[in-house]
Amino acid sequence: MDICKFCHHKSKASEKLNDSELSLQSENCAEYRFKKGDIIIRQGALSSNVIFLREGLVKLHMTGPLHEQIIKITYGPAYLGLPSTFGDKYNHYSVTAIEESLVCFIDLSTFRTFVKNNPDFTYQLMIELCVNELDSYHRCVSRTQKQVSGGLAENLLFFADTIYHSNKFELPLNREEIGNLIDASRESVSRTLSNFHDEGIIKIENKKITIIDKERLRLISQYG
Amino acid sequence: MDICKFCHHKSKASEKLNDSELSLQSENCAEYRFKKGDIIIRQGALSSNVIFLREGLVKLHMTGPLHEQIIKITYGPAYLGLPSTFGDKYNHYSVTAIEESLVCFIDLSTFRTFVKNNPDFTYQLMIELCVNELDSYHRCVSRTQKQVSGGLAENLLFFADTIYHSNKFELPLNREEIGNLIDASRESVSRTLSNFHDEGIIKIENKKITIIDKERLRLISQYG
DNA sequence: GGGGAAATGTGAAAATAATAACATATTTTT
DNA sequence: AAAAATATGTTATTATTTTCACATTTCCCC
Repeated sequence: MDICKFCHHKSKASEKLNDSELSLQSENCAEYRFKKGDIIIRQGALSSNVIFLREGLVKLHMTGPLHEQIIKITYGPAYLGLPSTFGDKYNHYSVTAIEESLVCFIDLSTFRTFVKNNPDFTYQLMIELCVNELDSYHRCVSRTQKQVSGGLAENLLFFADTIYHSNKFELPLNREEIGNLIDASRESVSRTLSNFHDEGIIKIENKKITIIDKERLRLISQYG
Repeated sequence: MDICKFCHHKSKASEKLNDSELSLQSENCAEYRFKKGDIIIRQGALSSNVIFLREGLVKLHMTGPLHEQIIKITYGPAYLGLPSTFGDKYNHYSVTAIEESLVCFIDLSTFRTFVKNNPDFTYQLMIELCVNELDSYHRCVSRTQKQVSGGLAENLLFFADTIYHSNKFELPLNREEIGNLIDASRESVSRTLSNFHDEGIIKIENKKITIIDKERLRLISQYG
C-alpha cells in the first residue's frame, strides 16, 4: 500500500522519506476522522503514537492552576504531539478538534526508525520544533502583555487571515474558549465583542463574524 | 586540540559525538567568558553560531508590545539559541548573563555537519527541543494564570531549589527584572516582597533572600 | 415546533494590579 | 568621602478586569 506516498498532505519532514520508508509508514499508520469537539489527545495519557494532523483545525489546551488554557490553535498539516512524544512519556496537553479533522496515527517505533536513520527527515523535524518554540515565545509575550481588546483583535485577525482567508467567518470557539485563548473571562470576551460591534469594527451574528474595519482592528491588536 | 573531548560540561547531544567529531568541534569553536550584565545574544542580529552555555546563569528576554519580558532563566550546560539558529536566520530573543557565564561559540556549518551525519546527536537535540517546548507551555500557563504573589513565590522557590540549592541566596535580578519575569510592575514586586517579609515568609536584606517558611511559599505558589 | 439545556449578553460591585508621585536607600563614580 | 546615579520602598489614586447575578438568546433533541 502506498497511501503515504501519494498523500497530498505530507509534512516537510516526510517529503524527505524515500519510497521504501513511505511504504513502511503506510503499513504502520492508521487514519481517523474526528468531528468537532472530539478529543484527539488527552492530557495525562501515555503518548504511544506520533499523531499527524492532515487536514482540519484543532486546539492545544492544558489545565492550569486556575482553569483550562488554550495554548494555541493548530491547522493541518502539522504534527500534533511531538513534544509530548519525545519530551516525555505522557501527554502534557490535550488536543481537541474544533472543526472536522483528519488525523494519522503513526507507529512510534517506525517513526523513531526514520529519526535514527534518515538525517534529512530529522533535520526537518528539528526545524519544525525550532519554529514552534520561537512561535510559543512570541505568543506568550503577546498574550501576557496585551489586554482583552488587544488579544481579541489579534485573534480575530488570525482567524480571518491565517485560518479562513476571509473577513467573514464562523468562530470555531465559543466565548468561554476565546477567553481561555486570550486569558480573559467569558464575560469580558462577550463585552469586548459587543464593543467592537457597537463601534462598527466587526459585525456579529451569533458565531458569524464579519470584519468591517480591519485597519482599526490591526491598531487595536498592536495596542493603542 | 581536544578541548571538547575533555570538557566536563558536555551537552547530552555532544556526548554522542565520536572522537573525530569532537576534535573537529574543538577546532571550530571559541570560548568566551561573560560578566554579569553582558549581552550574549542580541535580538534582531543574525544568528551565525551555535551558542552553548557551559557554566553560568542567563536570562532569555525579548521586547514585547509594551515592555521587555524575560522568557526564562537558563543555566549551563545548555544550548542557548537553537530555535533562533535553526528556526530562522536572526535571533528572536536576547540572552544576557545574570551571573558570570562561560560560553562556547560553535561554528554553524560544523554543527550542521553533525546534525546531518550523526543521528544519535540529532536525536538528543530533538529531545532537548521537545522538553523545552513542553516547558515553555507550562511556564506560559503558569505566568498567565497566577497573580503576583503566586508568580513571585514560584520564582523564589525556583531560585532556591533549582539554581542555588539553598534557602539563602542573592537574587540575580533587580526588582524590575523580576517584574519582567512574572509580568508585574517593579512596584508590585517590591510591595509583594515586603508583604512576604512582614508575614515572616522570607527575610530580605537588599538582594539577599532567606526563605523562612518554605511550606507557606509553596502554598502561595500553587495558589490559594 | 416545543421544551429544556447550554450559551451569551449586560449591569453593578469587588478585586487586583498599574500608575504616579515621592521618599529613602544603595551603588558607583570621581 | 562626597556627589551623582541607580535602585528600591511606600502610599494614594486610577484603570482594568473579574465576579456575581440575572435576563435573554440560541441550540438541540424528541
